[in-house]
Amino acid sequence: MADKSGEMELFVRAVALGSFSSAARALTITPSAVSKAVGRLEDRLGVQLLDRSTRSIRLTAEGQVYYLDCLRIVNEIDELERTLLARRNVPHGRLRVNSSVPIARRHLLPILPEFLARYPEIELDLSTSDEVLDLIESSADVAVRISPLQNSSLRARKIFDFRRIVVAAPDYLARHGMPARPADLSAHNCLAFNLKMSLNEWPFIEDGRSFTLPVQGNFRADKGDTLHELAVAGLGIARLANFMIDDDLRDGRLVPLLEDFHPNDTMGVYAVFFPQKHMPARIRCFVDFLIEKLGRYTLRVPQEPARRPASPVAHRVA
Amino acid sequence: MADKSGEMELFVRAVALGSFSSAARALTITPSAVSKAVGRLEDRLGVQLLDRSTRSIRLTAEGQVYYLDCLRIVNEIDELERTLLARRNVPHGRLRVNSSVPIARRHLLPILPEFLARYPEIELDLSTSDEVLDLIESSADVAVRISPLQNSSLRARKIFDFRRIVVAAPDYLARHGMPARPADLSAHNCLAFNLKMSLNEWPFIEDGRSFTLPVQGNFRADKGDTLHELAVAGLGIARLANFMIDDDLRDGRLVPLLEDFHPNDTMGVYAVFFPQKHMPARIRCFVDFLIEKLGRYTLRVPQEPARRPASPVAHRVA
DNA sequence: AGGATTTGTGCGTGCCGGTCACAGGGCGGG
DNA sequence: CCCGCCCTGTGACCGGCACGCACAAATCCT
Repeated sequence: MADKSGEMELFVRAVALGSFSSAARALTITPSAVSKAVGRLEDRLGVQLLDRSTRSIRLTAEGQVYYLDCLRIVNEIDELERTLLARRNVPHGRLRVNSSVPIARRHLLPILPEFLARYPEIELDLSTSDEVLDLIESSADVAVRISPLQNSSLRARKIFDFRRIVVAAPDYLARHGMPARPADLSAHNCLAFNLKMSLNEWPFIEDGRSFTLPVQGNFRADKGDTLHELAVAGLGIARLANFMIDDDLRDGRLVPLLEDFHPNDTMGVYAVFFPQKHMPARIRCFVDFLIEKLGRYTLRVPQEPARRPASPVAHRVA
Repeated sequence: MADKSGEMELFVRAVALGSFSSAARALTITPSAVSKAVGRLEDRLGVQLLDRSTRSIRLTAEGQVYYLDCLRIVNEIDELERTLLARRNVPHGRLRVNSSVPIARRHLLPILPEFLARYPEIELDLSTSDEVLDLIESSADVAVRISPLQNSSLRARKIFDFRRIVVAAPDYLARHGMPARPADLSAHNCLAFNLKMSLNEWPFIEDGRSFTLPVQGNFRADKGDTLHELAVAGLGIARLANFMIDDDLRDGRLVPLLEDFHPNDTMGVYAVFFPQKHMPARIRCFVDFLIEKLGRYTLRVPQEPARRPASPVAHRVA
């Protein structure tokens, strides 16, 4: 497999610049290399392309017609590669994103309009699904997930941390009393998950000792949003991600409980994607954008019950 | 200088055939080579062109646009090379031929129509000039010359041999008598050249001894044609190439003299051209054609005064 | 389930294409 | 007018690249 394009490129340069030497200088190789490349080209084609005198070169009749086509092809290759190289750095194309419903509602939807405005050539497909089933195999380029997936063939970048907070409606607390320590939860109606049972083991620290407390009540659901609504309605106590209930805490519809007993109940939200040798710009830009816009949210994790930083709702566009 | 076209070709074949393996089989290389070539291509472009599963390959979005351009360019290169390769074997283009006037008149002109008919894509430029001055440097592709030029950078192929014959008109002989031996020429009016003086030394063999006899008379000219016409007119004795006087010998306008004394007065007519690594087909064909059509003329050189082979005039087209 | 086929990788090696050095030949300048 | 610079071409040498080989992992088919 001879290097046709290389020989053609050298030939074109030599003709354009008028001599092998100048072409060699332009390409920082030796004149010998140019001479041999053109010679190989001629041998391969079986046609003499250049009449060489010791002082100059001149196109033969065949060389002239070949040169024109050659020039066109070389330029086409060059343009093709430059186009591709340029597009490589311009995010474009269909970007398929998958996340859970709450993360989409509270974090993604508010900032996606800005993302689309910043990268007009990106076409975004957002799908929301429960966290359990969906691998990134659900034909998505990026999944916004809780906890880095154990699948080692994936790569995860942390976007922000969040806390889970035990909360209840003031109404509920007025009726059933405020639990003073974790063990008191056994006397309360705790809203539980029916699919992700591990979420019914609430982690606490008491007297310097870490433990998990199984909770139960008279209602279970498969989605945090459901428990959230029922907690606001005063049905019981729930342990919910802080970003789900920012508004309710601010407006007093929910009240945090037992805050001193689970200071480190934090988890990360990650962008998960296939690592590939040549990462499409749209994926890199999207992940960078998520971290740029949502990374500050990490600051909220330290307990600051009195202060009230900007709510994620502030991200919403008017 | 990476082998762009080679990688492109492999990429196109792999996409077209649907797998690296089939492309490898088609090109009789190993799948490893295909895989590595596509990998190099992707590295160079910084873009992933193919999604590979262990069982199949699939074009990425970037790969699709690249593939189309790639296919076009590969086909263009292929077509360009095939076109050139085909044209290489089809004689075409301007063919510049130079010869002396007598050779052109007596040998070339009769057969050139057939040559042009056989090779319609050849455009023939025939120039005639005296033999002395003109090098092949007179911007001709082929020169039809007497005697292989001493310039060693040229190549010569013999087309046919000819003889020089000492002749006179019957009228002249009737008036001045027929010379019996070379020495008798001193009493005759010998028509001589004024430029190529060497032609005034006539070679003879007498009693097994070779010698040259300087001749002279009252008229000199620079062209054999001139001497020829004057000889026919009965002005004197001339030594002329046999092909110039075939008609006159046949029709009795000239009579050969002293034939037994210069049996080997022969010279060759040669096609002279620049040897080059890739000989243009038009040159090769022309020289072959000359030998094909005129080579038989060699048979005339042995003295056959009685017989009368086909005259070169027979070559003339009706 | 297991064989077969496919893609990818690590290693070794052969060869292509480069540099280097030199020859030959024109054109220009001293 | 001749010397010298610069041009192209060739031969020897050699280094890096690209291929083949063997193996691994994965998936499809039987």
